[in-house]
Amino acid sequence: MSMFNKVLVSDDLDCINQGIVTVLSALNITNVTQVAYCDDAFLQIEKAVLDKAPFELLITDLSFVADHRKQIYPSGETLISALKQKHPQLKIIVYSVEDKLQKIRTLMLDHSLDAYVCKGRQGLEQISQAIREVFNGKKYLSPQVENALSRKQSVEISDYDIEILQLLSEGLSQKEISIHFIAKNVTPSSLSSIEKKISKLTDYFKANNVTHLIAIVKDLGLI
Amino acid sequence: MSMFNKVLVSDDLDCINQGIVTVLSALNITNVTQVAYCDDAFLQIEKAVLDKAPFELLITDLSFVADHRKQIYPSGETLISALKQKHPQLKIIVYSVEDKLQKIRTLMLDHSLDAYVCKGRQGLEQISQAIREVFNGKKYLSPQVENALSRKQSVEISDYDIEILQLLSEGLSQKEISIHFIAKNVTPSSLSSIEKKISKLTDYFKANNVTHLIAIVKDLGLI
DNA sequence: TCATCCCTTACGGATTTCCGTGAGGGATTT
DNA sequence: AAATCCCTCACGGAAATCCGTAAGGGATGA
Repeated sequence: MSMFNKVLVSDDLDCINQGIVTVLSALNITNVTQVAYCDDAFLQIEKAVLDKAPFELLITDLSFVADHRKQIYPSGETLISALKQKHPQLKIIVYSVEDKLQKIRTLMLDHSLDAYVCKGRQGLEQISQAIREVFNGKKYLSPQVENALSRKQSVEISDYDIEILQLLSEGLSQKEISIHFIAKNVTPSSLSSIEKKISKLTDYFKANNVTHLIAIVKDLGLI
Repeated sequence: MSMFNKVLVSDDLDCINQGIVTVLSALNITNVTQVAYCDDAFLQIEKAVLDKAPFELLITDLSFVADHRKQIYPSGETLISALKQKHPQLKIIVYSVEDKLQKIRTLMLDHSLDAYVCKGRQGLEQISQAIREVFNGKKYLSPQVENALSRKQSVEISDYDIEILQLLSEGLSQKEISIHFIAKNVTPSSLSSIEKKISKLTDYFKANNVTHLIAIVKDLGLI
């Protein structure tokens, strides 16, 4: 039975790296490297290419706790973004606790990931399956999020809406948001229009007020 | 060299359980049981006592994601509380991402835990050390939180604060929160006091407004 | 061309939030 | 007993927001 040979595992919790290594072992993959920083992951991948022994698969977390080491890639997402551009042939499996469909959907589509596995009670079995599927050129999603791709996008929420929500969550007043859009030459930008749009959004999400609205969309992983 | 013989590992992420098992292996501890629910942990410990082969050490997480299975002990804390009463001789090591000093301090003191290890980049080495220390009758704290017991915490967010934040995130107005507290006979409950408290909180978290505040504390996982 | 629809914007009043001031009361100190 | 501190609360004006109304303009179609 053929399988990946060279795999890189990247998670800031060494414990989790170790757990994944066990799974790889069970799949007879022994050429495994562990890293705890995205920057290290990038360097390892680059170096392996130069050495003419590139990694075939990267299994990575999304969120990495910052510490004293200054990082170019502070998160799995920034790392993936760089890698998929520079090394499109590298297969990538994301292994994360994040289970917001919207977030996963954007991730999968934006970076054309090969698999997304949720950390959970059956995480290891799913990782194992994901590795086998990806090796066979397929994509894989954990069962609990597998409809992240199928379910049709709530087209009603535009990038413009997201930006307003984002700015609200950053503490800007509606007046400031208006000024911000005027400065960026984005329309609609009047205070009145901003008010209307926010009112539409609170309506749409059945929120009582803006504070509630932000709490809701944060829970949905929209921002 | 003498060491623990029988150990129970309890974390809802199977991956993490697996990582810990590797460490135990390296310490020549092979009689290891894994569980993914606190209720299972409790049952295993009870059963082992009845079988006259009790566990000597429990390594457990604090937070367990709820699923379809109804639980008596929904969190590590509730489990620990029950166990330390019923089986005070059982050694307990908590292994969690939680790194708030105040929280850890309360945990250690309230339940007289034997060790607290933070999940992190050096988590496994620390777990290994914690096991050895605890076996020798000592207590252990991860370096990054070792002053949880000594240094007193400056300002802390009370349950009252959390409830206000929670209610705000649910869309209640300040007036409604006041009414809510009056109904529950919780003081302070006046609109004026609610205003002041919220103002303090936005100050403390350096938020521009309440919307910003909720976005921040949601990011911090406070609510 | 004209009627209609939809989007952007302005405006104004009602409501809510923000923020400073000061009264009252309990606990502690002098 | 008096002074002080701290907490709770009321009040009031300023600021922000909510919400309804309406004007202007571009696109569409009869």
